[in-house]
Amino acid sequence: MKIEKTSVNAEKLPSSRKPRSDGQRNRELIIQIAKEAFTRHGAGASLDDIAKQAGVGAGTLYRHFPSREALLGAVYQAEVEKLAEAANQFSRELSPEEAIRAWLHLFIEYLATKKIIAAALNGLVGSSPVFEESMLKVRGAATTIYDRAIQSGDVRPDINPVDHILAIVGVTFFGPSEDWKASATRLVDILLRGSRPSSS
Amino acid sequence: MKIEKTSVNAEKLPSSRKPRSDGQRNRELIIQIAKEAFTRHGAGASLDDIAKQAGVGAGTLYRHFPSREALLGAVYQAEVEKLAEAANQFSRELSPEEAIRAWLHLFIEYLATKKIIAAALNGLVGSSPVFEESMLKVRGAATTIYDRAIQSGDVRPDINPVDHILAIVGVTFFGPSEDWKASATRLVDILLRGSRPSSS
DNA sequence: TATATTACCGGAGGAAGTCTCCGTTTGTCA
DNA sequence: TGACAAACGGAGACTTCCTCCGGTAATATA
Repeated sequence: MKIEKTSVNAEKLPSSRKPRSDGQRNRELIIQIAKEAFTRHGAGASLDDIAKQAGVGAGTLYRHFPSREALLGAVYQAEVEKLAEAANQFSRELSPEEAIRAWLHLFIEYLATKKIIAAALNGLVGSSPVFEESMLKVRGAATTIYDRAIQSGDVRPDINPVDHILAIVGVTFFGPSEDWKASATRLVDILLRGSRPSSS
Repeated sequence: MKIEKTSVNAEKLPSSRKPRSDGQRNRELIIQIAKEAFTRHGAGASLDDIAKQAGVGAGTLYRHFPSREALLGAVYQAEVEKLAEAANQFSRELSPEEAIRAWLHLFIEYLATKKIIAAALNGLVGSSPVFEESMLKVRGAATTIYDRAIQSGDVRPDINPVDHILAIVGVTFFGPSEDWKASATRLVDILLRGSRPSSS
């Protein structure tokens, strides 16, 4: 709960220079390794190990992410970002229905990390703004990709993306534990089949 | 991932003696303290601290629960047990609708701990049997308490407890982060009002 | 390109937490 | 009540967290 001098402004203002490329590279690498470590070992994964696997010293990791929570938050935000970008990319590259399928599969991956990270950040620092904002992003991405499928006639107009999302969330948190991912993946097929206009 | 000799049988068979009462008392006390610690500080709460707060030595804690995961699992199971017992107790002591309300409130508490514990136990030891079984217990408790309300005419017969449960799970995991508990509590009122036979 | 500047790098090490070991205490049964 | 199996507690070896700071390398300026 300590207040950092430099954190008053979200952006670091005194830097007139371009950020160093290796720093950026390392930052992203650490996030990627950390995501794997957290999903594999839980939110308590060894940070020294993550640094080692990323090929950097502990100091480097802690300069980029002053606390475990900061790293968890960064991983979570990166995941949300990926989800939002993917919505656009899939819209361009795939058929409307396949785009939804691919995006929902990605959403399942996202839930896996959210499950861990949200729990770890529970009673801690006021994480609400971050979560609030990312919710909007996820919802926006879903709307983008579903609207297109409705326009093209692959999905009935009365389908709400939130219906699909909540169904998946439900399975994730209340289905049989072992392979909830498999259940969720199967559910995606059912949802898509059941959301087509020409009902059997 | 180590295999314990004594874990082959769920019950300890060679003990002809009654289990010592202080052992049982300490075990339950530790679970209770641990639940508070985990919900307050997350799944990484200090085990030595928990032992200290429970007034026992670290060795005692570790004898009862050889690993952090064992303790997390015990807390989770106790929570499920409480949920199942409460369904019966509320059925006896409260009106059908109030019983549901009270039980759903307890369910929200249960979700708070499940959120933390399920995430921590994610990729770890084959937790499936425990979770599988507790799912059945929760579902059974819900059925018990909803059936009674349907019989008494406080809830429409077409209402499925799973509908209510999934709605709450959805808010818990996909609603605004800050005070999801408050949202969930409000949702309970809405659900109950909306599930009465005499619709406005 | 040479140089100054500044941000980044890495790992040693104190602090905090995990978990085991074993001598002591206590509840149960004869 | 005496004997003993079982539970107790906490010292301490080990692991992990996180900080600190001397060294290094990328960028801007001349």
